[in-house]
Amino acid sequence: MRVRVLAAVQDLGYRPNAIARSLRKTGTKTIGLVVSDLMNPFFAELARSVEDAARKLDLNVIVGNADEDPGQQDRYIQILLERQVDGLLVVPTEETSTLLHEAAQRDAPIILVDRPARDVNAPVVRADGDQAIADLMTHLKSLGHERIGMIAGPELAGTGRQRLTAARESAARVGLDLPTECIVRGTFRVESGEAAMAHLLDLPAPPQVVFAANGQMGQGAIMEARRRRVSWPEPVGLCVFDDLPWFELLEPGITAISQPVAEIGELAVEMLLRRLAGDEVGDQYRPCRLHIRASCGEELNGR
Amino acid sequence: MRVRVLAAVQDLGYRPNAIARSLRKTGTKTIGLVVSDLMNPFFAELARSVEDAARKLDLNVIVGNADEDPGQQDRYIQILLERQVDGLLVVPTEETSTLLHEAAQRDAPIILVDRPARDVNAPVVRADGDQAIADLMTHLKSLGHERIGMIAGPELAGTGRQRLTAARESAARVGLDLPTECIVRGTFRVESGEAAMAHLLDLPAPPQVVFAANGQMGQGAIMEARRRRVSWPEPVGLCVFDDLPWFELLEPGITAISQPVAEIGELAVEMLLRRLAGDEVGDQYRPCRLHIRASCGEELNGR
DNA sequence: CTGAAAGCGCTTACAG
DNA sequence: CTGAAAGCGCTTACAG
Repeated sequence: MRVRVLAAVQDLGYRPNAIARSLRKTGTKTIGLVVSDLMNPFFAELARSVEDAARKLDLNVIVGNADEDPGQQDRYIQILLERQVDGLLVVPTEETSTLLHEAAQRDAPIILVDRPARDVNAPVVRADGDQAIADLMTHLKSLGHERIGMIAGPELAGTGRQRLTAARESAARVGLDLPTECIVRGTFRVESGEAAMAHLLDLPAPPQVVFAANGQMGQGAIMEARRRRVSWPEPVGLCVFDDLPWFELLEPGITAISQPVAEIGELAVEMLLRRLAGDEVGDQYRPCRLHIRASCGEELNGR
Repeated sequence: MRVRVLAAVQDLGYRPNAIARSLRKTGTKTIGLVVSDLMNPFFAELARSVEDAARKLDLNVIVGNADEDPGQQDRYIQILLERQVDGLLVVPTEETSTLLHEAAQRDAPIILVDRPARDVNAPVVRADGDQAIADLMTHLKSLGHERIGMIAGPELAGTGRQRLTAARESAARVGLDLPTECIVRGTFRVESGEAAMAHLLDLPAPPQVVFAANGQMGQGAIMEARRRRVSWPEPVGLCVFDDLPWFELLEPGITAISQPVAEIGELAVEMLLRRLAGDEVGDQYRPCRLHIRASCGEELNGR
């Protein structure tokens, strides 16, 4: 009998309806991941490490792409919540999202990834770039630079503010000038890096080195420099927060700060699981690393 | 009364349970997208264009990442089917997947993206690189090259075979030598490009130009060349099927073929919708474009 | 150990 | 037009 039933299952191609199942059962064995921009390799890699970690724990993950748009982000959170995900991993696009705030309060356990979000009652897991940025400033100073510029992130993004603050403080500490007119805000997207670089190069007194606050904007800065046939480290040095795989392939290679992406993704899943189990979990930070190459005048040093 | 109910909805933060709804209703307003490798910018962009197109049609999309692993791919197809997606967009990792075959037959409408899959009864939408590859071979010939090598894709992937066939045929047509010992198979991932490039460079008689069958393997080839301090176009030229945003930033810039990714994503959604409506849809191909830069000896021409 | 019933949270068709 | 009932496909607690 049992055999005949199984044969029929095979024969008819019966597939259990997971939707009906999760209506009756408590959990869905599914978590949601809302990233701010899938075209950014950082988040593509994050998505991958989250998926890998989740798979090992027999959890499914649904990925949503907010495209740095808070409206899109809220839309995805809404959809995922309606689909009864057990928990949510979100890279918040901006600090203020009423939905995120609400959701964190009652719907589902949430872990914030990469960026903090004020007023949202959820633990954060992110890279801590402060030390690496301080290392970078010390490095630039030791190369003999005096005046630098920055392509900063959006004011409302936690990461953006944090990297700017760290750069300002450590620049001041080592005696490097980071004047207000040399700080231009971007949106974390490639195009804004191009525009910002154009602005900096057009300044009456351009900075000696430009520091881009994320990889996408760094790419934009590089593209704008090439377009103008402006090279580095002369007349302008370049360094980037985020290390793209091709930075070392350029000539000269780009000095950059890398984040422990894979580790952050794994940690995020782990933290979410602990919250699902009812534990309280605190914020987690992981250090970044400075990769010194040749885009800031390293080889010209001491000439 | 109505007002009071709505107030309570607001107050309690009521959110309709989409799972319960879709149990009763016919559709889920959700489609699945299974890509073969999210770390490949081609598929990241594909995912984005699919999401954009779906959003406009009020469809949700769940993204799954197979990581070029047929097991993973089947697992995702299974999950998505169990979750009652209305239809599936899949970039098949290999030609033979019983699940894909079965699913196409009875479960849900499927559209194959980027790669054909033999024995699967589903329409394909993909770029047609044949003309662009022919253009490339003509170009290489006109540059005076005689003997080229290729980093091909996996034998089982439709795209891999197709690009190799196109290269072989058009090379023969223009009188370019593409000997068997200069064809090495990769897996479409970066590491396999490195290994393949190493193999080709170590040949007693290395090819004058290497053609990589996708962007990831092209990246690997470039990395291996840099590691060995081997430059291009001398001693070896380089060209790639897929155009990564930073190919033009290298010095010399990489000659490459670009695919109309965004258009393919939009078309895929559109085709799936038509299948959902019960229409028959045929295969769709869109042409690629050759971008001539300087990695194959363009500037040395005629010296 | 086996089998029938109740219920998850919705929508829809039907009766009042 | 309003309100109660049936049913989507499962799982689980309960009766036989």
